[in-house]
Amino acid sequence: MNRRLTQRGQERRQQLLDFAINRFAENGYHPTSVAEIVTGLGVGKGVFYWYFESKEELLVEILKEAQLDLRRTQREAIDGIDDPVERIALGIGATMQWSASHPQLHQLISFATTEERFAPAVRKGQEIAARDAGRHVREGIASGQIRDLDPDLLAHAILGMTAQLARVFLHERHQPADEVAAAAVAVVLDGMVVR
Amino acid sequence: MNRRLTQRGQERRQQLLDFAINRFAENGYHPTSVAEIVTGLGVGKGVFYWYFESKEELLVEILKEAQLDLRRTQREAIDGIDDPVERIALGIGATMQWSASHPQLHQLISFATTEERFAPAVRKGQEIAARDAGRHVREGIASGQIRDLDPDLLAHAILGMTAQLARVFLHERHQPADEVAAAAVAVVLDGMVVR
DNA sequence: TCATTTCTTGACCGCTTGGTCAAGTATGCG
DNA sequence: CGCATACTTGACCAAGCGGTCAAGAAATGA
Repeated sequence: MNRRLTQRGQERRQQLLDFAINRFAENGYHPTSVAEIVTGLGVGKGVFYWYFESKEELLVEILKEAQLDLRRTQREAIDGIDDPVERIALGIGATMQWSASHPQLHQLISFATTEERFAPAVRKGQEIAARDAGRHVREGIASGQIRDLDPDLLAHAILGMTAQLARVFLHERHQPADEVAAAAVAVVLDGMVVR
Repeated sequence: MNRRLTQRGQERRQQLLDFAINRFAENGYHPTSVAEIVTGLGVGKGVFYWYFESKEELLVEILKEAQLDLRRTQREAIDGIDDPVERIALGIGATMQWSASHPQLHQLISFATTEERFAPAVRKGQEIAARDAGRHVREGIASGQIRDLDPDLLAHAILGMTAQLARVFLHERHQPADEVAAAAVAVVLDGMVVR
């Protein structure tokens, strides 16, 4: 759906996105109906289909924008840093911060991963994130700072750990993002075992 | 739903469970209708509601049995092992093996985590798993084998990493479970950084 | 054999769903 | 002003949903 939107139109579209994000995260994507969204906003049903082709497209749009935003946050966090190990640490920190301030988006991305219909839309973003992390890992291996393990696996290990810690410690237990991030970094860099 | 089931009844119930597991995992829980399940099995609709109170109860039942089975697998793997670090390693291995042989269940558990309605049914099992892992960590800390970090956080870090690696490397890329498990153990124990 | 219990059928119900559309209103712009 | 374009309305639709139930078939057990 590519319409030429006026200022007003863009605001309306954003209203729909925001409201849908909240309802989807709270109530689930499938159980939330288009009718619920439009009546919640106090508008007619046609408004929804003026801005989005379908309910499915709406979610895909949400996912795309969310992943773009997350990536931008990560990029800004590591901008200008040369040391690959530090880049990894800062990336984890940025992800935690982003996840703390966008719990609904974090949850929607998790949901999308579990549904075949939406997995592709998310997989691409995850692969990009994994490739980014993998690049830092490879650099670290090349410079002798990081052990010679499969960079791809390390990257996904970081991603998985970060996502789980965000869900449990940030969203469920509401702990400070920087502390959780610091602990995650400590684990991922040095492991659990005393040497 | 607690019925006294004959042999035949138990088989029918299992048929429903198995078919639903496959459809739910493939097509999603919400998009899969009760009608689809019963016609797929070539039986009348009443059969479904003879064995399950509702579609929702069916999924909860699937989740409960899956988590029970996973836990049993983990318990068997570490049975008789004293060293806490080795118990953690074996637990990761057992989880990978289980996840490799039950990809649909792994996916359904992931889905349930993202839907408020089903999260409680899963949360309990996850907390048990985290507490189990946390106990080994605590023991390891007490015996001086494991660094003095938050055991709860370490436990969730292990869980998150394992789940993500299982999804990407076992279910998407079909790599051998024991190799992925070995790599995961290496990361979690010794970290990425050269020392 | 016959009564009891377990299991199966499938038409049926009220309701909601995602989506359409003809009609009308507001806005931007020359 | 006047016309084109952007936006909004809400009744309407076919299809599908989860769930019910009266009726009957099959197995069980005495």
